[in-house]
Amino acid sequence: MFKPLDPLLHSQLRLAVMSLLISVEEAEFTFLKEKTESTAGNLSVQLDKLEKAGYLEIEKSFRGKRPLTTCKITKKGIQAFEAYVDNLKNYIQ
Amino acid sequence: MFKPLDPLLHSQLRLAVMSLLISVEEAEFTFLKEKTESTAGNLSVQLDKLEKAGYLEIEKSFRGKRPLTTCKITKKGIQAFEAYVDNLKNYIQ
DNA sequence: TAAATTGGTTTATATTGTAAACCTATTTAT
DNA sequence: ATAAATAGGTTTACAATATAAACCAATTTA
Repeated sequence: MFKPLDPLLHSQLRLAVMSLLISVEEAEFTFLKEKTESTAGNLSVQLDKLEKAGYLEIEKSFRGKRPLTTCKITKKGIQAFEAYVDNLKNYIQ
Repeated sequence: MFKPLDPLLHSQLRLAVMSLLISVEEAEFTFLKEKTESTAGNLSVQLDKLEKAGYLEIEKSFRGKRPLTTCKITKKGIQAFEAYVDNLKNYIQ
């Protein structure tokens, strides 16, 4: 009936990040920050967790002279997101 | 875009409880415990929070000689649940 | 050359979730 | 009659989590 909800995804900010990345495939740190209206610190921590879980890949580079952090959802991340949504439906329907 | 998710509802156990109460209107502690597969301690704490938020009413009585705790969702609880689900849809669609 | 801005990370703290321990009473077994 | 198990919870201690504040290094602007 109520299957457990992946704790990594059952978090407002991380879920928003995954939701964005599902649709855009790849996004910059600043883009995610704006869209989610989060603080940089909070976002940084949550991105780390998602990366450590293998739900996304984080690439650090430079754009001109500025650091640039780019995030991309992984196959595992997509699957986890879909499973989470499926399970969640049992709670909200 | 991503509206904040009511933290009181964005919790696996509390959401499961509300989900159950939405459909059955009224339920006993032990019923909720079984359906959610939670421990009594955890359930007790979470019910308290939902009651303090005015999302449900808790009535304590006796069935025969045994204590009986009955929970009923309130109008406010229903509204909060519906708002939560609406907001959540922005994250998972 | 000082101050502000960009693009973040680290860390300290407050909040939360959860299980373990506990409590009171009742029922069952010996 | 008494001990042990069960019912129906509550309280509390601890671990995990989320978040903002503080920080850092470099760049740009005044």
